[in-house]
Amino acid sequence: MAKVSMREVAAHAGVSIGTVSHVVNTPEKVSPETLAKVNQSISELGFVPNAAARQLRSGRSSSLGLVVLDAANPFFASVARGAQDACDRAGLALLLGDSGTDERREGKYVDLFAEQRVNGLLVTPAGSDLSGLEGASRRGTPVMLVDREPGSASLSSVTVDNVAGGRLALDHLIAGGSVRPAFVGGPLTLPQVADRLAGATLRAHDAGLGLEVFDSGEQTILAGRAVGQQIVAMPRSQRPDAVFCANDLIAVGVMQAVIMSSGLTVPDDLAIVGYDDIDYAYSTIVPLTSVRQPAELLGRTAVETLLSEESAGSTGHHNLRFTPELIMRESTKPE
Amino acid sequence: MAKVSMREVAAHAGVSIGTVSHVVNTPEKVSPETLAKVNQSISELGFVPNAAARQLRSGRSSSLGLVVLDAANPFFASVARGAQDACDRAGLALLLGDSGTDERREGKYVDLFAEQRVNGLLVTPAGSDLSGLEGASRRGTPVMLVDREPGSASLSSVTVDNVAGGRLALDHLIAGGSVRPAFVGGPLTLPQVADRLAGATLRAHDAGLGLEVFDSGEQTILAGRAVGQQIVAMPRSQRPDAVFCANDLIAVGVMQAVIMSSGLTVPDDLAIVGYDDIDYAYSTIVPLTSVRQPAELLGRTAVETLLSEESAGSTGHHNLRFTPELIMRESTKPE
DNA sequence: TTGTAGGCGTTATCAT
DNA sequence: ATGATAACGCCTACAA
Repeated sequence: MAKVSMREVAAHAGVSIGTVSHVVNTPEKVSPETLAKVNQSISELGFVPNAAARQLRSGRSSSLGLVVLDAANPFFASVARGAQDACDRAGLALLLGDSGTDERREGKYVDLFAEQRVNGLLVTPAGSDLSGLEGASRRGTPVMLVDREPGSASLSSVTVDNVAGGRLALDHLIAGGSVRPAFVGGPLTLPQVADRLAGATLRAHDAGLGLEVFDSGEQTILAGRAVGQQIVAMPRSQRPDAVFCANDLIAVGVMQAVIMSSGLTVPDDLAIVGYDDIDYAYSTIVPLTSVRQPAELLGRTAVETLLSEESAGSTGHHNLRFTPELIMRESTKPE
Repeated sequence: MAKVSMREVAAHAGVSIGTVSHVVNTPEKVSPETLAKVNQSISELGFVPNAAARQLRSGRSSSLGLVVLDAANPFFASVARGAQDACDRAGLALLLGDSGTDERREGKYVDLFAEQRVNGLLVTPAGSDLSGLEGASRRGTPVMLVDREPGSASLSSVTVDNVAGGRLALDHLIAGGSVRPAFVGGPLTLPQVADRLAGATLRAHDAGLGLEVFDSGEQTILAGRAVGQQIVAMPRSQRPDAVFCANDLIAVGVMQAVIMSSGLTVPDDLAIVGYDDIDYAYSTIVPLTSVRQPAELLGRTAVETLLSEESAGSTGHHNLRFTPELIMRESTKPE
């Protein structure tokens, strides 16, 4: 059933193998009648071109590989969507791998894709060791880091500026009248979290304000709620009047704590800014103000840059950094 | 850079091409010294086996294709994870395609995977026309429907029983003392929604109760909140004492409405059951009772069944149906 | 317009 | 244990 090759088609249609190939690839160079005849045979026999053979012959595969940390994470889901759009436009297929933040699995996908001879590899590395990717790059598979700075590694990258994001959040809180802003997030060792905090701290200091830091430990609703309950319990004179949360889930938790408390309201008693602008942010009880990362754009740009580097011949690496955007909703006061 | 084949390796190591192949595939059948020598050359030259050539020669592809409606949806993310686990165990690679509920894009992936000669295809079809998949199946690519009944089509499938899920939810609400249960969900034309409602209705009638139906139009938090506000506004004598929601987002919306209202509480005034048991069901203000679908199991079983059908020779199709499970939390009264 | 033939990189079958 | 060699299915000059 599955073993229908051009040979069978050719025999069935009474033409040569080369003609069948022409029908498949350059139909305009074939006489209408043979075209019809061959197409008839093709569908009758259920011929499906063998990608392996085609690729072996032509050298390249017309596909890209994308390896993300967690396909279920809305941020990466958007990145993937953007990448897919760009691939669609370029006539390429996007192969998606989910490493689950596991370096071993990531390596498996990188190898797999390299063996498939993909036209390029987009990776958000799980670990800090980029040597494997550098190797793949040197061996001829163009590599692009996604949401990860290359550091000293010689690789291209597309990232979003987390320091700018933190600054943006504090800008807004301060413009809304906050005189006692705070930061909620964790673990503080995570580069993204640390950068967002750094930007926020800088901006607060610029305004002559301090920035109290609450380490939530992890980035979940429950962790945020715990910190929120702690904040709600503080005496009014010491309590922050605004919080910048390292991601939206934490922000949702903080909001829950405020709402469950008796008497306090958002944003009057506590203004809240989240990060990521997940879909769910606009449907929290008080719609959440959030810093949005241009995730789709990130994916799209990663693909486009990769392709342009490829066609331009490997003349050095590109390192692009995007700036996030503040989405204002009702969890903060207008400026 | 990229054009390192076994030939170069063989030349560099001073052996034949066949020996290099042995080193790569059956190292135990090669003398330790040649093995070392060849491996040395391999890493020195950066040789990466060409999957296309290997597959062309051997016929096997060692990969499966999975096409989902929305990779960002937690349900499908879990399905994908389960499938990936099963593939890992079987030494296969999982190629993931996201159709975005677009039949055209789905078709593209199906074709792509068929051309790649994947060992099998797992698909949640976007449309109602299964003829393309039947064709692929007939042409030799084993196909398995995921979360979709084959209807009259001759295909294998793995699904979760939505009627049973609806029954389960009502079982629990009635056992908790509900005498005026209601259903919130929509669009009612969606098979999943309709089946859940059917099961719930059946069970309510069994208990001699009615089941008021609120059509939420769509399955979002905001749609649920709108219905929730409507329910909260009803006079106590007519108001439902419990609602079964077609998915968790709707349930969250209803819960928000109750909590925003003054005076009503969950579960005392209104018990709430959701569906899907998404990750943050346990971090809603009142932890949400929900009907959980065995999504990972679904993915894993789909892969395993596919592989077993394949090795057993194509002796008919399998149609498996799983039963969902109720996860009890605080949004409903204990039984 | 159509047919012929060489070769892409690998595996597998034989010899050696 | 290793080497030589014929496919695998397709593309593409080139020839007819």
